[in-house]
Amino acid sequence: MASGSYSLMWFRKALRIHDNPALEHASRASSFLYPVFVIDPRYMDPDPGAFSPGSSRAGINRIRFLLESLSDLDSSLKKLGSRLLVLKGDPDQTIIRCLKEWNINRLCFEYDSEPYYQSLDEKVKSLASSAGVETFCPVSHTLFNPLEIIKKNGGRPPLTYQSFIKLAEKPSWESSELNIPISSLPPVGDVGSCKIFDVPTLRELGHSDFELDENTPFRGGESEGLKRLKDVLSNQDWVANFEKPKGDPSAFHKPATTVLSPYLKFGCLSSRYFYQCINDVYKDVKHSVPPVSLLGQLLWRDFFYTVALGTPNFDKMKGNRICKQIPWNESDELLVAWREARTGYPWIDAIMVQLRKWGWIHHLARHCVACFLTRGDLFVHWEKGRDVFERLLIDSDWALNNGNWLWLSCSSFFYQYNRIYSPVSFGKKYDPNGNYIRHFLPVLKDMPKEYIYEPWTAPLGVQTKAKCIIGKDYPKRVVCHDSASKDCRRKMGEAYALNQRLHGLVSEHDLTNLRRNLEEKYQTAEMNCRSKRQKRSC
DNA sequence: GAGCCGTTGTCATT
DNA sequence: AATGACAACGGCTC
Repeated sequence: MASGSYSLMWFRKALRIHDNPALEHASRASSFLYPVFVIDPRYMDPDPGAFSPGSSRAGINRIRFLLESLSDLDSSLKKLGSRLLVLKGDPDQTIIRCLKEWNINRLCFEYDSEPYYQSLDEKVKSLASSAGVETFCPVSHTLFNPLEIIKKNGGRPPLTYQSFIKLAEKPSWESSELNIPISSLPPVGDVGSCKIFDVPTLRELGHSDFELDENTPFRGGESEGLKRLKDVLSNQDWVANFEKPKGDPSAFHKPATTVLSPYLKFGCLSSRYFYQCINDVYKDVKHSVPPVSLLGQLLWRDFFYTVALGTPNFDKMKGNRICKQIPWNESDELLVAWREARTGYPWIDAIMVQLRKWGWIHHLARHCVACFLTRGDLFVHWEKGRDVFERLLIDSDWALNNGNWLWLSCSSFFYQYNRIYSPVSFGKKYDPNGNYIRHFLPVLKDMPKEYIYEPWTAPLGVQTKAKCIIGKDYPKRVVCHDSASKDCRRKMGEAYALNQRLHGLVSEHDLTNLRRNLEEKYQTAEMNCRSKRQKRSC
C-alpha cells in the first residue's frame, strides 16, 4: 500500500457513492484518498441584498438541499472508513493548495459541461499537470458524452429532439453493472495545515432570518434520492405509462412527476442508473415512448446539455445564434409583480408562491408562468425570468433552465407563439375548485370557486364575504389577458418577420427601432383596457 | 420549394 | 373524449 497513489476526489456535483467513476478511479490502488468539497463563499454566504433569502447565487432552499446532500455524503463516506473534507475558499486556489500540501499525484473529478466549470476545470487541470499530477475527469453526469454527439453531427449540436435521438443511439454503458456496492475506501491521509470543516448548517453559514412557515418538503442527499427512486419504481404501471404532458400541475400533496430532478441536478442520483432502472421496468411490458415517456425525460436532459455545450452564449439572447432577437419590454415593474406573486392572476401567483416556498413547481406550472412573463402576457425578457428560476429552484440546472426559457419564450426550439397558456382556464381544467390556489394564496381561501380564478369579477358583496377585497387584500390584475395576449401575438409576429428579413442578424439598432414602433402601436390598446377596467373598478 | 413534423393552447362543437 | 378552427411558426428531409 505504501507505494500506492495519493488521490484527491473533488466533489462538485456527483454527490453520491453509487455509479461514480471518478470516485472509483480515485480509490483504486490508492494509499490515501482525500474526498474534498470546497465551499465557495460566493455561492454559500448570505446576501442581504438579494430578492429572497439566500446567497448572491442561490436561494435558501437550494443551499439547504446542498448542505443536506453533503451531510449524507459525509455519513456514507464514514461508513466506508473515510469522510468528507470540507474546505472554504476559491475552488481553484483551494484545490491547488491541497494538491501541494498533501503530495497528491492523482486528481479525480467528474467532467462538467457548464461554462463555469469549463473555465474553472481548464485552469485546475493545467496547474495540476504542470505540477505532475495526473487528472481523471470522466463523463458521468449525463447519459452520453455531449462532445461526442456534437462531433458526430459535424461539429454542431443537433437542434431537434428527434435528430438528437438518432445521433445518440444507445449509451455505451447500457448493459454494464453501474451500481457495484463499495465495501471500503482507502484512508484519509494527514491533512497538514489545511483547515478542515464539518459540513456546516445554514445557521453556521449565517443564514438565520429565513421564513419558517413553509419550506421545501424535499430533503437533499443520495439516500433520499435513492429512496425516492425506489418509491417511483415500486409503481411499475405508473413508470411504464408515464406521459409527461398528462400530469396535473396543481397536484402538490402528491406531485404528478417524480421530483427526482433536484437529485439529478446535484448528482445525488446517477442519471445512468436511473436510465437502467427504467429500462428494467420496460422489459416485456407495454410502455410509453420518448419524448413523453419517463426515459424520454432523461433524453431531454441530455439533449439540452448537448445544445447548451455546443452553442456560444446559450444563456443570452445577444450573440446566441439559435435565439430569436425579440424587443422585450425594458420595464422592471411587471417583472417584479410576477416575481413577487402580485400579478393579480391567482393561478400565476399561487405558482410563484410555491416556487418561492418549495423551490419546486410542476413542469406545466413552469410553462404557465414562463409563458405569462414572456410571450404570453407581460412581454418581459426571458433572461429575467430565467434568473428568478435559477435562484429559487432547488433543481435549477444551467442547461435545462436556459433551454426551457428559450423554448417557452419562443426564442428557440419552439416557435408557435400563437399557443398561449391562459392564466385562467389552464389551471381550472385540472383544479376547478381552486384547492391549489387556496393553499398557496390563503388570502383567497374563502373565495367561491366561481370566482377564484378571476376574483376581479366577483361582486363586491362576494369579496366582502370572502374577506378578500380586490385591490386591497389581493392585487388587481397587472394586465388584461385578452388584450395583452393579443398584443404579444402581434409583437411576436413582427419580431419574427424582422428576424426572417435580416436572416437572424438583428442589430441593437434594429431592435430598438422595432421596440419603439411596437410601443407606439400597442401601448394605447393596453392603456384603453386599463382605463376601462378602472371604470369597472376591477 | 414543398411537405411533414413538432413533448404538453384555447375555445366551440360534437 | 375527440375534432376542427384559429392562424400559421421553423427545422429538416426530399
